[in-house]
Parts: sequence; C-alpha cells; structure tokens
Amino acid sequence: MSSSEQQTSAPVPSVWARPRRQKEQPALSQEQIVAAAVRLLDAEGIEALSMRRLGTEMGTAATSLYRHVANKDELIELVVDEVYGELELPETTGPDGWREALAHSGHSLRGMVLRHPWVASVLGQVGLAHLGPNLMRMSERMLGMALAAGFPKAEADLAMKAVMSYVLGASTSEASYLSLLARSGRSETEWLESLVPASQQALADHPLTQDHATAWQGKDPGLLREEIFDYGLQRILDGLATRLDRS
Amino acid sequence: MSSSEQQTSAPVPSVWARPRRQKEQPALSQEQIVAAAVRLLDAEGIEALSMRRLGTEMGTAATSLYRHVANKDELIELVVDEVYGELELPETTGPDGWREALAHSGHSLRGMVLRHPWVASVLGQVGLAHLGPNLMRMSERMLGMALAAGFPKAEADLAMKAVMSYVLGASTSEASYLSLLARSGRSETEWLESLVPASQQALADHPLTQDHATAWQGKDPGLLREEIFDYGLQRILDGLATRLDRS
DNA sequence: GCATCATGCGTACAGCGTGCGCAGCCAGGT
DNA sequence: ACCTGGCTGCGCACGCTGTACGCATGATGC
Repeated sequence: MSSSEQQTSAPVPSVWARPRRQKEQPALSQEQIVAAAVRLLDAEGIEALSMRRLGTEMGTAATSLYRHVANKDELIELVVDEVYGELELPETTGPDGWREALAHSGHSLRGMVLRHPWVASVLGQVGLAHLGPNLMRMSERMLGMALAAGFPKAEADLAMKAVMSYVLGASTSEASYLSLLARSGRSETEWLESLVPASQQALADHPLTQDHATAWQGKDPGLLREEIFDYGLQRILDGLATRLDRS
Repeated sequence: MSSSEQQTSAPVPSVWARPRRQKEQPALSQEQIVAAAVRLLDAEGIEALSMRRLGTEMGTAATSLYRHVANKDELIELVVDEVYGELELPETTGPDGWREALAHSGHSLRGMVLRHPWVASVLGQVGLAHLGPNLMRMSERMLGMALAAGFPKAEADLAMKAVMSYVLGASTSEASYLSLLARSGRSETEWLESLVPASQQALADHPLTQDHATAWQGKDPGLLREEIFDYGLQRILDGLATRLDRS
C-alpha cells in the first residue's frame, strides 16, 4: 500500500535527474583503485584508508570497489606491491660493482619506505610473503647481485635476505618515528628539543644511553638519520665482503 | 507509558540478584589488563584484540578498562613494552664477550617476537620511539655491550642500532610469515609443498630465485629459519668486528 | 531487437573505539 | 553513627568500520 509513497531520498523519476555518470574517467579499474589508495595513504596515512573514504575519493560508492578488489586485505597487498615497483634496482653486470649495487638498492628501498611511511604499519601484516610481482623482481635482482659478487648459490640467498632484513628493519623504525612526528605537528628539531626534559629523566636511570639532542646538536636531523642508516648498511656489506674473501 | 515495562535484561530489583562481584581477583588494574591482553593476543592474534572482547575475557564491561588505560593505542604501547621485558640481556663485563653477548641478545629478541608474533603487526605503528622502560633497558644494555667491545661513544650507538634494526627486520618478516602460516591452518611443510606449483610458475619468470621447497627439502623448516637468521646476524657482527680492528 | 552479462550502488548487519552520566562502594571527617 | 566526596564499574549511545546481498542499468553478442 505505502510502497509507492516517496521514500527518503528516492531518485525522482525525472529525465533531468537521470543518473548520468559525471566522471569522464574510464570508470573503475583495479589499477585506478590502487593508485587512488596510494594517493590517499600518502596524503593522510593508514588511518584514513577506509573503503567508504576511498569510494568517495573516487566519486563512487564504497561497495563498488568490491567488483575489482576482493577485500581490503587484498587491496593492501596490491598497494604494497605497487610501491615496490618504485625501486631502482641496478641490473647485474660484473663481479666488481656488487657492493655499490646492493648499497644503491638498499638506499632506494629506504627512500621508498620514507616516501610512503604507511608501509611500515602494514609490512607486519603483509610481510615478505605475499609474492607480488614487484617484490619478486626485487628478490630476483638482489639475488643476482649476490651471485655476481661471487657467493655460491645457496649462500647468495642468505646474503640477500640479510641485507633486506636490515634495510626493512631500519626503514620501518625510521618511518614509524616520522609518522609519530608528523602526527605531533611539530618540526623534527622542535620535537627533539621538546623531548629534552623527558630524556633528562630517562638518562638518570640509564647512564650509558646518550642524549642525542645534545650530542648531535646542530646537525640536520634528516642527514643524521641517513648516516645512521648507511653505517649499518656498510657494516653488513663489510661482513659479506669478509665472508667472500675467505673462500 | 511503556517506560516501566520490563526491558531486555533489566536487573530485577531483588536482594538475591544484587550485583555482587563474583571475581575473587583484586578487581581491575593496569597490570592485569596488560597481562590479559597479552594472553588474548598470544592465543588469537591481533585481530582478536578489541576492547569489548578483552572486557568479556576479564569478566567486566569494555568501558571499564578505560579507567586504567587511556585508549587502545596506549594499551598497545603497554603491551609491547611488557613483552620487551622478557628479553635476556647479558650484563656487560669485559671487552671479550661482546660478540656472544650481542648474538645472545639478538636471538633472545627474535625468540620474543616469534613467541608473540602479533608484535610484528604493531611495531610499525609503535616503532622504537615509545620509550617504554623495558625498551630503554634493552637499548641501555646493548649500548653497554658496544662500549665494552671498544667502540667510541658516538659509534657505539650506531653499532647497536645496526644490530637491532637487522634483528627486528628479520624477526618481523619471520613472524608475519608464521602468522600467515597459522591462519592457513596447515603445517609448515604442508604449506611449503602446497606452494610448489605457484613457485614453479614464478621461477619461470625469475630464473635466479631458487626453489627452496626443493633446494632445502628434508630439512626441518624451523631450524632452517634459525640458520638464516643467524647467518645475517653473524655477518653484521663480522662487519662490526672488522670496524673495530681498524682502530 | 532481444538476451546475456558485467558493473555500480542502496540497504543492511554486526562489530568497532570511546564519550557520557549514573550507581554503588570505600575512606575520612564530623 | 552519620554524612560526604571521590573512585570505580558499567549501560547506553554515537559515528564509524568491512562487506554480503540483490536490484538496476548500461554494454555487448546474436
């Protein structure tokens, strides 16, 4: 009986109100969804990514996305592999450049994580186990570098994993620190200075821990972080080099 | 009119139905909440941790927890620092045992992460930046080891960070792999064998990547993972050792 | 011109974190 | 002995989440 009454926000059956897609874009596709998700994540971080929000961002309904993506977890896998695609991974050549090649790959991976700090919050769920094409490309290339360096087949895999583990560990720590920083709204130097009183207290109980705010004062924090990263990377490469010399 | 009608599950105003706490435990406290959260996380993983669920697990209402914990994020910080408390961190002694001490700490940290695989999903949000007492204790001890090894003050910090980054990167990768495995319900060997067809395909495009299922066949996967971890750890320690020799 | 199919979307459900205000208990002052 | 003020647990409510389902609409093949 009341079925034909006007319902809340019922589309008036007028020619003028015809749904008429207003997007010129070729509609929806998995690549576009992934791209939009990366854009949203870069701009507002992991907490801002919801299917509804991503929908409105693309001018569609949330549930429409599910035609091209099985669920949110799958979307995240896709998004992670997408950013792995940004890596600069030198083609392997001779047995000479392996050290520079691995170092360059490491810095490239770190750069990617710092450009997309949200990957840090997500790597723990996705891990290195999801086998996306770009991640496989990275493994392949780095394995090639290790082989070119002269490692026997079985050990090359171990060497590559060692480098990747270090780089990922260092980069995710750094990214989560930077995310925290971003949420605080302050600049990095301001932030460090605001920590001084707290660390004074902490240092009382922990005499060895150094007060970086004073120890490194005056240095550009960004450069400093890069030096810290490179120090560890070089130590691993040193370790691999001595291992090579021994055979 | 209908206001005095019996509502769903209204407490009958009878002496016998008096609320009367049935818990013998000294009620609610922050330590108990943290302990219960760790128990729940260990048993069912990160997805199972909700304030409501944790409430029912403790026999109280969800919102009661907020008297002792500011919000879920803070609870997670507390929980992470709690498990850092399990680490075995040798007291520093002389300049001889530094390598074993660092290696032991590394394996201890890895063991903790594998016992509590959910920390992997959470480290990206919390990072190393939350300054909990147990995390500070770890930094302090490991810095002590680096100083005992003979590193100058400024470099000891870099050395310690290098080791920790590697260990965390390797352990979180491993933990997220194991979580994935656990969700699949299969045993590790079954899982690896089920991957064989997929990796055959992948190997076609990536000739260098080795097929571990065949390459390491027959070995206990758990031991294998530990060897992989130790290989990288030893390479870092090698790198630090050569750095020490040079001065 | 008609049938088939892929696509977008409205509605709905169960679950989430958490702000708010009330109710009961315990300690301390009179 | 009584009152009082604060601490604690909790019911309710709000706005948000991921996503299953079924309908409508436009494109495509015969």
